[in-house]
Amino acid sequence: MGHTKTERGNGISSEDQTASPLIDDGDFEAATDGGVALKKGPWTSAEDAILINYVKKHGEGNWNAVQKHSGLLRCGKSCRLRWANHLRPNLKKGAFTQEEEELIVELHSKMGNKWARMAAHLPGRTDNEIKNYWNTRIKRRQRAGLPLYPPEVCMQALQESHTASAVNGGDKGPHDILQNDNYEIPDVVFDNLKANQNVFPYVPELPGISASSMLMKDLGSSQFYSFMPPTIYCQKRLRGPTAFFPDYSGVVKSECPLFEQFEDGMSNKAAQSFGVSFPIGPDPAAKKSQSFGVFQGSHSLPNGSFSASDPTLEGVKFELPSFQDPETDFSNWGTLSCLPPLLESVDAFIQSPPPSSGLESGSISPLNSGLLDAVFHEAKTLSSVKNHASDKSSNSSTPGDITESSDFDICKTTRGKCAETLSPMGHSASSLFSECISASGSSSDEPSSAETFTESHQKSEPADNVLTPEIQKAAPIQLDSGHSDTLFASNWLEQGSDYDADQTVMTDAIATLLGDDLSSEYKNMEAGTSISSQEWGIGSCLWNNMPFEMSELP
DNA sequence: AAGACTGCCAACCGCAAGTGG
DNA sequence: GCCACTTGCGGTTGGCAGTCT
Repeated sequence: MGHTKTERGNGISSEDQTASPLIDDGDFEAATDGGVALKKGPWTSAEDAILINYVKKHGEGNWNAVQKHSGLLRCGKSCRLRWANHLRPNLKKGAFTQEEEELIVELHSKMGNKWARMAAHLPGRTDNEIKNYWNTRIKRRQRAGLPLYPPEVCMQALQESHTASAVNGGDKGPHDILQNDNYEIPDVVFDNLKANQNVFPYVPELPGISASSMLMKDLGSSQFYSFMPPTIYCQKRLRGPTAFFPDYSGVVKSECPLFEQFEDGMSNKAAQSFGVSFPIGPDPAAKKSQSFGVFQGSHSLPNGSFSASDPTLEGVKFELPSFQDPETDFSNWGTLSCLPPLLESVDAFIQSPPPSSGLESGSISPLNSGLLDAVFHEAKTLSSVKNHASDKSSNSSTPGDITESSDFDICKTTRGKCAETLSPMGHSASSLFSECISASGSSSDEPSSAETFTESHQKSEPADNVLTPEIQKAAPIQLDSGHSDTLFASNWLEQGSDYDADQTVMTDAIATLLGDDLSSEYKNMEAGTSISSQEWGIGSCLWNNMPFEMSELP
């Protein structure tokens, strides 16, 4: 920011420009406008002056006329860009302030790569600036193996997700939220699926489910839109209905305008990103049920079929959480008050696996990993920590306990059975955990063993990020029950009484974590509904693994 | 000291929405 | 409704500067 290309680009200072600032160095392109060769490359101050004068006289707009009226040998687009990014008044120059950086992170967690919209919330800043800042940040953090978003932002997003759903759902109970609008937390999961598709343990492999059907469900969800990493969630600007979801557009759009965006934005590329293909001749009805089945706990069986545990949603309803509204007043969003002074220091708490380990070829680029990626990785990290903690604490309690060995052993043994069958996108959970562990320490300058990794994390954790007793309390549930993780809560049901005991503890843990209001919702839901524990398991896992202090909860 | 690497920035390009005839 | 044009947006590229090895 400190310098402009105008002065340095051609090695020609603007002050060095000679009599004809418009034809200074022969830097012309073949492209012409009406036979006039248009200049490209860095702007000179003389050109700037011309443009400024023009805008003063004629105002902004009609950029193509600039060249005609002023003789400036620049195309309209170039003029507009120059004006918008450099010449227009009230532009704020210089590095982003910490407040601005925090705001950018927050906005990006909610908007994705909507630079222009983000710029609207940063007076004096241009979309280009924000974009450049973000891209640099991505690169930096990716290289450092850090998540893009600090945990506070993750938490905030999740909380807002819940809040938004409560608002939109009106008197809906939590059951309804999960049953009918189960794209709340599962949305987060869904997005994680994309962002972490090869390391996601709890999304069943669904060979018969089209990407479109999967998307259908979540395209209308807030989380998907908000957390959808840039490349996917809105590849192109919004257009009218396309043929991709012809059967849904009419139904869904009425309730979810954003769906129009998704159905176009989430096209082939998105499907490819998910590593799934579109079935031939998708049946809309099947789509609908299948899509929800994905998140409602249907488990893929070894033969590729599904268990019957997934409820069928008759009434598919897409709602638009408030903060999803493009016109939402962001001033109403939660502030970043909970953010520690330095985002970077917080980010360091949750180490992301190195790109090479967490993502495989053909999958989403790490660049596209977004907030949910961070959320999920946080979950993994904490799970690892918890495993370790419970490991030590329970070593003597249960002979032959599954946790007696290393985390790695857990992955390969007790988690193995169901994990293998529940592997997402063809990846087994065991491989996931292997990846998780190995990835965590695979960085050349990080410890390689899971234990060392855990310890290193514990050492590096800020004081306010240490595991709460509540979180630790939940850990043994996951491990000692012999489940691959909490996401496989369905197995608890299958194990009868074991589940009851586990559920009680689980519920208490959740109650502690979520607070009374939310936990009561959860309890009610668990007590009186047919919702599968699988569904809750997805959410509870996320909640359980959130490294937040209770004081941060609403 | 020199090359490699990274950060930062400006600008271009392609696409799509918006608009007016 | 169609078409041409303008405008806006997001992705990408290229180059300079600073830092690291």
